[in-house]
Amino acid sequence: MLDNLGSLKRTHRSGELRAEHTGQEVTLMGWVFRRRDFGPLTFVDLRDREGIVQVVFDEERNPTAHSKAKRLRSEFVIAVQGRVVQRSAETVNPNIKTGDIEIVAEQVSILNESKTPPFELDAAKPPSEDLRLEYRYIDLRRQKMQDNLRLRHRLTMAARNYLDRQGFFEIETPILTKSTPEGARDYLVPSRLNPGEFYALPQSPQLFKQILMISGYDRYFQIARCFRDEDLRADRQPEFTQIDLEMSFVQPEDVFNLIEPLIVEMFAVGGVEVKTPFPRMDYSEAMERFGSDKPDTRFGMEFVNLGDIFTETEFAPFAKTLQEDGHIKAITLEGGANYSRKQIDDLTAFVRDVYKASGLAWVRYSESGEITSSLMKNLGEETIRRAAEKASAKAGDMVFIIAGNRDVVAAALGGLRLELGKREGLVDATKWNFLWVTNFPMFEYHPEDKRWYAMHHPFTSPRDEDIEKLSGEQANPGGVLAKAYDLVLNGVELGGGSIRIHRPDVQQTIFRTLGFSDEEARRRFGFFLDALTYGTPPHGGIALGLDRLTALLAGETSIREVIAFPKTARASCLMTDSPSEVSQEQLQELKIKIDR
RNA sequence: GGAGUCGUAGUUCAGUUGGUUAGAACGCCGGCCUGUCACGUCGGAGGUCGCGGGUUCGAGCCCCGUCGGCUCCGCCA
Repeated sequence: MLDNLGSLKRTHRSGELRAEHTGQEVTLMGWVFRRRDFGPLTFVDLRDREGIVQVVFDEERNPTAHSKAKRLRSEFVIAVQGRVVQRSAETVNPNIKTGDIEIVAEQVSILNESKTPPFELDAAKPPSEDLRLEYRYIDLRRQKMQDNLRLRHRLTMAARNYLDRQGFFEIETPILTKSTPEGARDYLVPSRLNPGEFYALPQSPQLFKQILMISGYDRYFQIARCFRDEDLRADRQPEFTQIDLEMSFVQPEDVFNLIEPLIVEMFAVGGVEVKTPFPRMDYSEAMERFGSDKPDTRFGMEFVNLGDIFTETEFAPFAKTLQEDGHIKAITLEGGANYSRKQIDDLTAFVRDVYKASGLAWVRYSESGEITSSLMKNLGEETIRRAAEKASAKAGDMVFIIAGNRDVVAAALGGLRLELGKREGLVDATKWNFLWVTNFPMFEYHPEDKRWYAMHHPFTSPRDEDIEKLSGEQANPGGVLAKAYDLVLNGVELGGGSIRIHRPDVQQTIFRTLGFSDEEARRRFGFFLDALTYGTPPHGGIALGLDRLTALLAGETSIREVIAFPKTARASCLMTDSPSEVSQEQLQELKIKIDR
């Protein structure tokens, strides 16, 4: 029934054939995409990676091949030998690249059959995602997925070529490595040879790349798989890929100057022209104006601080907020005065349920110049009018106000801003707004543990002028800024990095600030502290999220669309059915008992 | 850990206030067709309404639970 490949050699890919190939004898191999049967005449669209071409089976010209073609069904794998012929003018198909020509089949070999696929590859609407993930091998045959993975390959190659030209060495670092509690949860791997001990999969190659700098490699990069055992999102997978790099003897400016042309080259691959230099913004300013450390600057609606308007207020919630060092901030929706009570209620529920805001106040500045507000009774018209004025509200606008502690106001008003931007179509989808967010705080305080945590990671260098704030009587970790930076695109964190600590004494101070005893620091990071003492150059680097970058250029909203074999929101693989239970023998060998 | 949302032929979906035999398109199978290209045309097969329980004379529809996909909050140094 089936034919052997034998000595058949493919001469071309289907999608590459053009008018210039007319008259050539070709051998093509691929999948049956569609079949159109007219009795004595049968057309087959043959598909391979490069596209489709029409193959003609004609009973008169070649009865053997024609009768064999009757057996063909969707996704059969075939080899076709035939001649490339020009199509007549009436039969040219302008919708496909190979539409000027067709293949007159002389021989066809059926290399393999296929069951009827669980979904159609050319359906207008792709099937549900769980079905796609279960049959990923078929899903990956779809044009869109092939385009996405091709784009990803070309982006990766662009990065490799660029970094090679800039003198970077691509060096691999271990996947089985040491757990470093701090940061994300580690994926653990039990060691059979050392029962009861575990490797961890790397959250990033952080310490290895720093050690490569200590070892004098000067410029390192890696297309690095990273693992974090945290909950998933549309833009977060348990394993993901970073373009990870590190360089010696640099300041943040040098990193920016390296990355901006890299981005230009990668986005050129994606057909997007990017202008440099990228704007910069301090973290504090980003939080002040947008309530986010990754602001989407494609539209306005920036925060306005109304705290000073309400300093004298007797309205208890506001007075209390200000007394407790909280924030009262507003955003103005142009043309929003027509928002109905129902719409406002929905938004109120949104900020309350999602971001735990205590409420959403509003001031409506109607087209006729009349001002109404949910706060009118509490604050009086005079104060409301001043608030509206400060928020730059004009006739026809609506002002939304949120009061509360700083984090909640930032998150809720920032979330509301993005939601309104989306609902009102304020986002210009043709814009590619890059932004360097700089001068992050070094630490953030976690009241529940009563200790400081590194905002970036514990190896990030504080600014030189802030080092003295770390110790002594006047110690003020909260006021220390870091030489850390994020690259943001359209409100998406594309990457982040920092200048690292290269002095052992500074590193020790940071560990102390984080509440590690010297002994504990040694236990966790002793190898690294030792390495630092053997001539460590000043160094720094950055890592870019390849999945996110590719998704943005592919026009996808989920990174699953640019990953060949992604996991579901519950971190399982529907194709392989992992994770799964293992045998008792395997567990015994590892000396592991399951306690459930 | 929490919230929302979806789950009906192979696929994408419709299914009224709870009421007779659960529909459509595409796909699939068979016939016809010599220029189609999302071929056309005639005919046919195909359903555990995710799963379990409950309410009811009667459940795809209502209630409870559960499983799974997706989205978000927390989490993600």
